[in-house]
Amino acid sequence: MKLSRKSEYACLALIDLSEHYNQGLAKIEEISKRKGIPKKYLEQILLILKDAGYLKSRRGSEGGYMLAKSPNKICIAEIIRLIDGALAPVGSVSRYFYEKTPIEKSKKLISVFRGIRDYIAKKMETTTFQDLI
Amino acid sequence: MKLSRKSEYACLALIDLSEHYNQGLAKIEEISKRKGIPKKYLEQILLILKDAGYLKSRRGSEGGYMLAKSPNKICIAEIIRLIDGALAPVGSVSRYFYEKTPIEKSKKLISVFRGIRDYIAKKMETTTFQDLI
DNA sequence: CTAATCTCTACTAATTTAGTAGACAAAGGT
DNA sequence: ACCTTTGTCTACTAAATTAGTAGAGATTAG
Repeated sequence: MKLSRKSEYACLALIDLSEHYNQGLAKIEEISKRKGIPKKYLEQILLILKDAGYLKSRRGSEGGYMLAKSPNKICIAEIIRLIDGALAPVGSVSRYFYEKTPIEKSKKLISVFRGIRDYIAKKMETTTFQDLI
Repeated sequence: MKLSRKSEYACLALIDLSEHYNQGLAKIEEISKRKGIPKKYLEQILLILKDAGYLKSRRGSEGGYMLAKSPNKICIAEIIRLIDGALAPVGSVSRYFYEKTPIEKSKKLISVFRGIRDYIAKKMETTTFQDLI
């Protein structure tokens, strides 16, 4: 898996909101400035996170975003899968985004990459945003 | 790191040549058929591997390719780095292809991804094509 | 000389990435 | 009721990458 800019931004935004958990709403503008994320791009990203159930929002002045659940209930893996797709280095060893690819010709190669996938998945599934504050 | 088709093909081609190590030259056509790789695309890939010193070739009829060194002297990591670039999931934790990216704002995130990079690198640096026959 | 094979360069269609732009909707304060 | 602030939604785009294809040229064996 290769992180896109978008998923890096998503993680930073969630870290920011985790750092301000239980402190009311944070404006897009504020998150944008604190983490150095282009505002209009961040808007789209927050919307995706909201639609997926990670955030709650309110419009209007005094509006903004906040986490919809506790930081320790959100792991990195979910977010990367949401934004970028597979964690696996190749579709052939992906659990949630499997697709047939040429390396299936080699069982040994598959097993090497499956080992890598398993490590990545375990690490990212056990790291929550609570751990990143 | 996300494997491209190109690097998958490169690995399969090297596996094929490893399987025929010390058996003379293999034609592009043969490798192409045995591993199911588009011939004209494979040509380009073999050329890259040759220029990087992994293969030797001879032209003309009875020409072909062979490994320039023993399969146990070539690891997966080198090949992926050659074709796809960084093994790391993000430029900020890449040793050979470092580049500054947004997640550097978070030391904790960096450390998670550095752990992943280290695992990937170790696994791929210690797996040789001898192991894949 | 010719056929087979590797070599080299150029081209391309489709997809992805990293945004920007702007109109619209809702909430709050006056 | 109105205005300002903020989130929502859709569309657009420039640049890069991917996964090839195409074709002419160089070498070697026979």
